Amino acid sequence: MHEDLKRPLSRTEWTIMQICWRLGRATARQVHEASDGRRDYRTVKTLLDRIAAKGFLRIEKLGRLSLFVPAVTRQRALSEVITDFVDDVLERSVAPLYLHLAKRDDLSPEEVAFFRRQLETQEEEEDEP
Amino acid sequence: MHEDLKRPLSRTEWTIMQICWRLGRATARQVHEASDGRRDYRTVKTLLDRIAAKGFLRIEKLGRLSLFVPAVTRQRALSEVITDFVDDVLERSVAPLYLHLAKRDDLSPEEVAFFRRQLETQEEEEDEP
DNA sequence: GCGCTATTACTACAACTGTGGTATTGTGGC
DNA sequence: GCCACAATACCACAGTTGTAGTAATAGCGC
Repeated sequence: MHEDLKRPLSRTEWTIMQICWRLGRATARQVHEASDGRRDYRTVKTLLDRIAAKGFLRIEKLGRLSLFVPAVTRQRALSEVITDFVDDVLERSVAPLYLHLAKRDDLSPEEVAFFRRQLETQEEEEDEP
Repeated sequence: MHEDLKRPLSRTEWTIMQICWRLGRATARQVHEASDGRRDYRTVKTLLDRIAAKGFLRIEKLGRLSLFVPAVTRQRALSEVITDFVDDVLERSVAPLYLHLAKRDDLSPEEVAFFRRQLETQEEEEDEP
């Protein structure tokens, strides 16, 4: 019975999962230490167990110890969550995304210019019947 | 005392809020009718009340009737939720986003080409020390 | 071989979510 | 004037989420 793999991760679970992807294979203690330290160790442990129950982590028993190992690649999980986000929240429209990206100050001038250009083009199209 | 305006909307609340932005000013009945009809009228009503409690809708009393009116522009709300998403889930990296966009079949050839190009460029940069 | 400490297991619990039941009430039609 | 209906208000309830308390266990250090 290989777990859910349908229920998505919550925001908090995502931030923990990000750490797991970085560490690759780690104990709860290690994940806790790699986190921002605002959560109690047991909270992190519970989150790890829930993430595992949702099928994103696999638990490897090493005698006494439990090692948490990603069961899904970050790329695959991201791909899914991005698709959902764009579909549900953005209603498949990329304009708000371009608007956000055009305003970011850590992108190259070409990127910013590109998004600005796209936004202008799309505005024009809206004026037509 | 002007409501919360800090707690974010849940996914379901978002889909209802999208309808409100489209309608502009509507009764619960109208919102329900504009929805996909999979939810009971009272469920929609409850969601509207909760969205209002979170400060995204304002309730205008018209005698007996309640009109739900957006208290926040879609653009502003989207901007915030996109920023949060990119920060928390994508960890400020745009690459996964570009990867998603490069695969969409409803974008112009220029857009797809642009995202592909960006992804290649970024891969090269990663090889450097 | 025993107790201290680290790890794990089981439990709690309040807030939030999704869904809809129940009750009350104002109103337009007859 | 009364009633059926529509709208609103109030309540319920199970599942999820975020956060930990408490209990069991199991090595290690001596």
